[in-house]
Order: sequence, then structure tokens, then C-alpha cells
Amino acid sequence: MSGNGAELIAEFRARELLAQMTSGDDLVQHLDMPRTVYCGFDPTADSLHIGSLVPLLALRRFQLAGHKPLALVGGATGLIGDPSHKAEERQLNTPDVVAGWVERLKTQVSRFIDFDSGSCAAEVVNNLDWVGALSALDFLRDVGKHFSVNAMVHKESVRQRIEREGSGISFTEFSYLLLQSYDFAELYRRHGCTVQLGGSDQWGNITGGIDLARRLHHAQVYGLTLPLITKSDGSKFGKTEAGTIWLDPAKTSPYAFYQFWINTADEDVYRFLRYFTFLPVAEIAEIERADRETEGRKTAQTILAGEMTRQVHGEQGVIAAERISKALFSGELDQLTEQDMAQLALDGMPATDIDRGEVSLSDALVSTGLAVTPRGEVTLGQARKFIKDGAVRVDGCQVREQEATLTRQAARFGKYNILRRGKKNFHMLHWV
RNA sequence: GGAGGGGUUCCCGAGUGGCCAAAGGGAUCAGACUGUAAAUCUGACGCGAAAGCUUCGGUGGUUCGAAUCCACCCCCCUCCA
Repeated sequence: MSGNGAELIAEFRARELLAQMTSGDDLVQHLDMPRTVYCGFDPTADSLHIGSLVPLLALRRFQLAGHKPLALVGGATGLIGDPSHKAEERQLNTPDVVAGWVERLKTQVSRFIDFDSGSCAAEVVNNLDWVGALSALDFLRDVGKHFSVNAMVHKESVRQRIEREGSGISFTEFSYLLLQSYDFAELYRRHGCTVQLGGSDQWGNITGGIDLARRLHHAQVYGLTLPLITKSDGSKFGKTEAGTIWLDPAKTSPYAFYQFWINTADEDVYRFLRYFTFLPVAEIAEIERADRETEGRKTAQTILAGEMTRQVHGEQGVIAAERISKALFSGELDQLTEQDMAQLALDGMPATDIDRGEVSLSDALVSTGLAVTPRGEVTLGQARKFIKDGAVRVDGCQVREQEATLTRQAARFGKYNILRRGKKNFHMLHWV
């Protein structure tokens, strides 16, 4: 199960997953042998979001090619904060909060890599294990001595902050580079890790580690960065009006996750299939070709949504997401049985409990949060506007009466109503 | 230090005493069309059902009335030294 470096790198190129790599040919040859590869994930929240997917999947791609992946969870670096591409100094999180997040990330990261495949079985490591034990003096003498402040000041990530009036950068964040560099050197020492993956914003941190590994251990190690995911319309990838798309099903339901992908623009969808799925590039090209001849709805978005939801939420997640999507968008709401309705709520459809006998439609739009203004506020006035515009449907029927009232008696099965605002915003009312 | 230009609603950008909640464009949301698309067209776009209330860097002032005039302050830009 010895890898073939050229093949693996060609695969990355074909998927446009290669932003930069150090010493090109050397790295390709290096990857002819099974190696140990690492990528770090800092706990900046209680869950990873969709932006971490590309590096996470890259680790898996390396593993499938016969290399051993190490997923590093930044229990130490998460306490400091990476200044890269951050406009302002971060708020420090308390150690126990970060420790909690580390545990969550460990679990999340684990579903993407295989821990049971012999010599290339994955491992999760935590840099707090080695950084936590390091004394300040040892750190300054053994690590700090190898870094030139003159050079650091010129790094893009730092320079932006230094030149920026009124914000600046603390010594704490300034030191981040040293910590991440030390991680690489230490993973080389402990695990023989010789390759680091990361987003393209990590280039500076990765090359820092390469230098340090050479100075500390006379080791030749390598780095490879993945591109920043862009959208054809220029907006930021991974956000919707509802906010960040998280990997944690409690924060972004499998349904919402599925919907995120199904709404991918035609101009982006084939690229995303290459970035995010394990479908062979040739197969993706075939999908694209077939879609070109298709009238109407392309198949690519459905495939992408299915693949991604399966990867992140498993087969059950796909089934649930497809079930809700089908029910809501086919317009056949009246086909749903009471069990189906109960299931929709369990499957993660947004729902609000009503404990009164009746509510006015406009109040319901407010309490469900459907009546959001373009600026993001939830107001009664907006609820009225939506009703007037004909944007509101109750159980599939448009309601334009300003004074409309929903009652428990009229609810489906005496329990449920499905509110719809606009084309794709649904919310369940649950009469309790 | 000297000279000049500027800070307007989410963004860009008009507006120099009442007709300004403030032109126009973008973004956003909704409707039509469609594929839960794109493009296009239409509508909305500070809060409020309304009366009205809160906005034009900040604070005071002039005035019946100010985003618009005056004073001071804060911030940005350009040129000169």
C-alpha cells in the first residue's frame, strides 16, 4: 500500500486543490513512500464549520493514498489565537472553554479519517500535550531563538495588523507563529511527521515550521496548502443568511446542511464536486456533460448535497434531509401523515411550540423568526409586509389576509402547521 | 508645522436652510418567470397599523424650522515643509 506521490499530487491538481507546495519535485518523490501527514484545527468555537472541510478531506485523501494522517486539535494554539487574516485582536477564551471545544472537535474530526487501517491508521493529537509542559524559559531559549523578529514583522499576516491604525497586534498573537512552528517540529520528533497541510492562509505558519524542524532536528519536512474556496458571485463561501454552516448537527441540522449544498450555483457546483467529494474527476466531468444537455434542474446539486450530507451526517442524515426537502418542495404538504410531521420535527426542521389556543398569523411569523427584514431584524411590520406581498403560505396555501388567525382546531392533526415565507423558508408550528 | 479636501441611512454616492427619512446605484428581502437556478421585470428597503418617533462623525449654538449655517472637538485623505 505504498503511495505514489506523482499520482496523489496529480489528483490534487486535477481537483484544483493545490494552492502552493514547498520544494515541488522533492515533495512528490517524498510522497512515493508512506508518510505521516498533519493538519491542525484550532478550537475557536464548539464546532468546526464547513470551511474546515477542505483540509479535513485532504487528510482523508492522503490516507486513502497510503499515508498516515494526524489531526491536530489546537488545545494550546486555540488559547492564543491565530492572527492570520484577522483584522483585529481576538478575545481570549478561557482554558476550560477551549478544553471543552477541543473535546468536541476531536469527535468531529474523527469521522473523516480512519483509525483502523493498520500502518496508516489516523491519530488525533493535541498540541497542549507538548506546549503545556513547556516552560516559558525553555520556549524562549529553544524555540524563540530560531525566529527573527525582523522576518516575522514582514510576514503578511503580521504586517497587516501592524500597519493598521488603531488595532495593532499583541505579543500573544505575534507568538502564534512560533507555537504552530513548534508543533510541526514536535510532530516530526514524536511521530516522524514530514508533511503539513493547511489552507492557503497557513502558508506562513507552515514554512515557519519547516524552518524550525530543520534548525532543531536537521529534518527536511514539507508543506502543502489548499486553496481558499471562492464563489462565482464573489460572496463568502460557507455563510447563508441564517449564518455559518456548522458541521455539528445540533447547530446546523442535516436538513439545513443539505439545503446549503443544493442551493449551490451552477457556476460553482462542478468545482465543488471536485473540491469536496471523492467522486472521480472523470465521473464529475461526465455529470457536467450530461447536465449540459438537461433541460431544467441540474443533477449536480442533488449529487453534491447527497454526498456532502452523507460524509458529514451519515446515511440517516441524508435520508432525513431528503425526506424533508421532498415534502416541503414538492408542494404536497397535505400528503404528509401525522407520523411524517412528527418525524420532520425530529429530523431537524425548525419548529416553534405554541401553547395557546390561537395566534394571529403575523404574531406567528414574528415568533418563528420568519418575519426578518432585509437588515436582519424581526418585526411585526415585516410580517405584515410579507403577508401583503403574498409571500406567506400556511400548509401550502397562500394567505393574504392581514388579520388571519391560526387556531389549534384548524391545525393539521390538531398539532401542526407548516409556515412558509418566500420560496424556501419553512417553519413548523407545533401546538402543545 | 503649513495649505486644502472630506466624514450622509448595510456599502458606494447625491444633497448647502423648509417640498429630506434624505436622489441614484449596489447589496438584501419579496412577487412574476424558472430548476428551491442564472438573467430579466415589479415591489419593498430606519422603527411604528397610525399619530408619531429616531437618523446624516461628536457636542453645543443660531433659527419658527438644520444633513444643510456658526463654534469647538474627533477621525480620514491629498499637497507642501
